Amino acid sequence: METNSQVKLIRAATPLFAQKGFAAVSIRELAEAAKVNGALISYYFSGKEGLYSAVLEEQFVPIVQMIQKLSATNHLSAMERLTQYAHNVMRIHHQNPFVAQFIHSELVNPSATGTKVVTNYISQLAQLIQVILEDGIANNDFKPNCSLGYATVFLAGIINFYFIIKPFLEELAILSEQSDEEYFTQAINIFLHGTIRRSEHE
Amino acid sequence: METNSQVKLIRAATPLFAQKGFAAVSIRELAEAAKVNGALISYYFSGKEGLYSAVLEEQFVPIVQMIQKLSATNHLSAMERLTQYAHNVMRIHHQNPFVAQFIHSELVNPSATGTKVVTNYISQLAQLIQVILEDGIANNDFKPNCSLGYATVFLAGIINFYFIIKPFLEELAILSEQSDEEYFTQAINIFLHGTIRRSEHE
DNA sequence: ATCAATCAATCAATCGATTGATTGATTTTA
DNA sequence: TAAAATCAATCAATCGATTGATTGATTGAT
Repeated sequence: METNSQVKLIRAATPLFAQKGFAAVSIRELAEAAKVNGALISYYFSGKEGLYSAVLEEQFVPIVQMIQKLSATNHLSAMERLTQYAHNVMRIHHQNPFVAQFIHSELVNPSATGTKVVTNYISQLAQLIQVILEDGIANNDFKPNCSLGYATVFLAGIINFYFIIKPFLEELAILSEQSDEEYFTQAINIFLHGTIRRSEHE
Repeated sequence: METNSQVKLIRAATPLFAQKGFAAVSIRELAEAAKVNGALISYYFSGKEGLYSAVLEEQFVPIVQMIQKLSATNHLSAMERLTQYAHNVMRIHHQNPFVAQFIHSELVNPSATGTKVVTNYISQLAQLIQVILEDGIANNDFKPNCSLGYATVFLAGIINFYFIIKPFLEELAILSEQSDEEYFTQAINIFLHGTIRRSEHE
């Protein structure tokens, strides 16, 4: 057995916390899933809440990395940056199948621990999107009348909500099991061009 | 005291379950909030889970009503129906401040009880939107290339996600405390016309 | 090279507290 | 007074956390 107990605990705790929520998972369930003695949770993480914090922080590492990466692309056009943003978010969700659940879980049922992390993430992310949109408006790429705050909610909602409702819609045969890539292509397309036909004047 | 204990329990349990989640609320907390003896939870609802079911079902009553109402408006244009849909959803969220949290809570952390209710609701709602969009495409109101499933996720995401993230964005001063009406006006506008400027050919 | 000391890691056992639920008695209502 | 509603008290089960003991590897002195 190469992996030590800390890693085993975080690995086992991630899907449990994500799918059942913090309160609904007992330390015995965590220990059993990780095949580790339950006392090690307090030993390494000083309690169940500490383990949750460790799991949560690990989830947000790639997101923070993406924000830093995208912040340094101001030489690109707003449309290119939005496209890159969408692809990066998609990649993160793909590599971290539970990050969407953690974010939404903290949004709906904020925990003492997670609120700071999630608030910080949302703040940075919203700021990034706003800067991109502002740049796009200044360069006449976007309509000047689109409210920044609203458009930001939009974009975040389009992308995040998809990963939450996806399993349900697949089960209901509303979404076929296609690639996420196609969704984002269409999502960005609708966000930019809308769904209505060009029959009327602007 | 006019209201009986059943009503008092449901009233008190609604914000608690919505904000903390099912597992994080104890029956003593529920009883104390309702100012009612804890044994009445088992007496009237045969347990904590029964109370949660009652709360959840009450939350979905206006949604089912809306679906039935909108299903009977097929004499209107697709755009008018979409606008009506947005306004109705907004009204429901306004009158039931916790319904968004319940929906998302069940999506992220499905409970044995709630999954059936939420799945049924999502199924009906998605079907309604799809019918409207199909009608719009048939009448040349909408672009024929917009995927139905994706556009449905889109619309649902735009509207539902807004109510989840709203308190966070207000605290971060990204969204000012404006009326929800304005958001939906812009949301429908972006959904129909997009955000990009009309500088290129289609 | 040997032995004692020290360390982090892990364990079974157990702590007090809280959980959801039930009981039987009591009060209120019809 | 019969039925419905409410109550305090209590149940076994489980909760998160801690304890002291044990293990095996490392270190330091001789």
